[in-house]
Amino acid sequence: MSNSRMTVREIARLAGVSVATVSRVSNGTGQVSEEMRRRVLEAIEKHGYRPDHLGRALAAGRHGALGLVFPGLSGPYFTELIQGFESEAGPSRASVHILCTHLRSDSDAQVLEMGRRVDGVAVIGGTVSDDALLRLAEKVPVVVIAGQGPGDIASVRPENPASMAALTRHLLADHGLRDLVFVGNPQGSPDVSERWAGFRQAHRDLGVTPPAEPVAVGLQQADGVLVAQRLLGGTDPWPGGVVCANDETALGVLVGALGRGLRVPQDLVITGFDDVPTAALVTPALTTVRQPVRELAAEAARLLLAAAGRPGDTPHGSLVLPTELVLRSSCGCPAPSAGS
Amino acid sequence: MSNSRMTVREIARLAGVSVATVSRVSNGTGQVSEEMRRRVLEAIEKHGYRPDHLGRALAAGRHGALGLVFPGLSGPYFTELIQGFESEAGPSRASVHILCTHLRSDSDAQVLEMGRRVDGVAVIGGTVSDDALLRLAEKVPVVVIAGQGPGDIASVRPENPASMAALTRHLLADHGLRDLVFVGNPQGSPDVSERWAGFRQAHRDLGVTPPAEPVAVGLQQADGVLVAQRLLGGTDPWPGGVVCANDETALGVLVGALGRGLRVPQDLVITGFDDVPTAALVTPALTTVRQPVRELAAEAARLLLAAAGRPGDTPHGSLVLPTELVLRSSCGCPAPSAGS
DNA sequence: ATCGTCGCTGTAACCGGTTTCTGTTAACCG
DNA sequence: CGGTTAACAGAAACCGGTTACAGCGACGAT
Repeated sequence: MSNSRMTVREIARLAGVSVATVSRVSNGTGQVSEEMRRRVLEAIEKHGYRPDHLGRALAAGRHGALGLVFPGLSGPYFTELIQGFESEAGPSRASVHILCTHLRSDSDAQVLEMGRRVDGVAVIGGTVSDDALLRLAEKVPVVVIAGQGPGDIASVRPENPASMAALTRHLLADHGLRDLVFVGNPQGSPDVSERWAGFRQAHRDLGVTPPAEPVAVGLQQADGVLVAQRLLGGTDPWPGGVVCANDETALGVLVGALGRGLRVPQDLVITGFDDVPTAALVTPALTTVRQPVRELAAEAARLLLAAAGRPGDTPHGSLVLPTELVLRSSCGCPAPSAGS
Repeated sequence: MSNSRMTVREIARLAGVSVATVSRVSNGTGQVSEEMRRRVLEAIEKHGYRPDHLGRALAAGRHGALGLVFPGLSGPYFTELIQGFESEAGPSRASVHILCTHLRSDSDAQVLEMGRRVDGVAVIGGTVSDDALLRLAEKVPVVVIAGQGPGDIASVRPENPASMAALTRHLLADHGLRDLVFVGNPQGSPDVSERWAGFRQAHRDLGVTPPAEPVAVGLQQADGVLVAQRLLGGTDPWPGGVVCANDETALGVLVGALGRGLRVPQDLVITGFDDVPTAALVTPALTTVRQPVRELAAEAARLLLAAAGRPGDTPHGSLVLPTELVLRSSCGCPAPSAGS
């Protein structure tokens, strides 16, 4: 039945036809008479033949695979990204290779190596050096997700500065808050950098002096908990509000604040960015900015698949997907609320 | 310099040697004179030649890749798994293919398809049907992570029943709690099934009647928040304690309880399983069971890499990695605490 | 009757490597 | 000096597919 040692030539012998005919039948290309097709399909069925992926890839000069490079952090953001990417690659029969550059120094070399095994690579912004990105783009189509590459490398990212500015303006103007802090490391990722810029811009627009420095920490829930300890545990006065670079840290700050007996938003206002599922469910519900994470990754995969058809033709331009301000109660708005 | 159209034959021509010699030099196999080696290395260096992965894989009959199949849920558990797997595969120059079976009906076919593109597959328990697993194992080495496959398919899993029983006994005997509820769906994953069994066993050991049914929900933080709503929002009496199948749901329950103004552990005891980074940082710190997630995945990758050498030789036996009870304050223990 | 065309099939080259096997050369030994 | 052997290089086969090209019979047109 399912002998794995079956090859085109073996099937050709068994069906009494040539390898070319077997290949034509199994691919649906070229002209094959009904009689031949029947004989070949019968042999294929009977012996459970499936064309070998490597042979096919070698002949076609295509790998049938896409790569996804990410920093290796935990959390729902990355799993969401992976799934969005995969949901687009799967239907095109492209397998997905992943690479975590987490803390490793040889990540540039690894990314280049990956470039030789796939038909296109999506890289999360801030993951690899610009130099490596350019070298990679010489070999294979590249798209940067949530960031901007050097040169004319394509990118897909969410709208960050304007929506973060809108959120910040809401806190400053509508709720009359001052002494806001920004939690996130602008050096760590382009997303955070743009959000920090939007945060400061909103201050300047309203004639308020923004803080000189962000609270530069990572993007995971544990980082948020640590920030809560630092901000609320000491003798310093509490900030008027904590604007977090993403929902995960916001949830960390929230759980830290609640664990200390603080009331949110009465004692402290907290906002996030992403709109992860948990954000709508916690008490108080988290005010945040909705970001189309899955679509971001799916769009990147789509660009790569399109570019893989025409080799050497790396996609151009940058795509900015819209975001949406989601006002809930953690900023002081009444419980059920509408958008901006 | 780095002409990507370089092939063995081209390098052979340029260096004035045969393709066999080029292959020998680039692989370090066989005997090559110093003079030849120098000439070949010079040509390789000068023209930036790197052997093509497909050609090499085809000739070697090996893909140089491992597959990882997971359900496609969010959260730190899976990113941790991916990284553990990758950290072991990377040094062996094996790339990592991933597949999310999330909600898709054709996942069995996809898993089989993946089996034809890699040298070994690690499958998270409960992700694909036993039938598909057996068919897959005929083609390629398979290891089940956190679960047990049918037949003699190898598995790597954490010790679940005993440690969950120890945790439950601690709550029942040391803290004198009753009316515990178990949060998690035993049907959904083998891990949860074993933990539910340990939970019930501890009750029977102490002559306490366990609850007939678990609170069957998913494993994500949002599910925990929903449980908190259901358990604490109605008019029913609160349970004496909430034993969660993993930390994520426990953190969800915790944030739900704190958001309602409950005090933990005074008003409600909550425990988790996994010991994610956040567990130690929240207030109150979460009592849980430490599970070596990275090691689980790394061990699976190791087994697959070893088996990939000898084809058709799927690894056997099951490996159970030890877990550790971590008592913190969410169960009522004093703040800093030692192990079981 | 001859030529051209169309439809179908098979042979062989090719994708880019690895490896077997043969052959040459030189060193070593009796 | 003849013979054995070790070291090394290259030609060719092979991995498992795809496809350019050639060949062949049937048919219609001139």
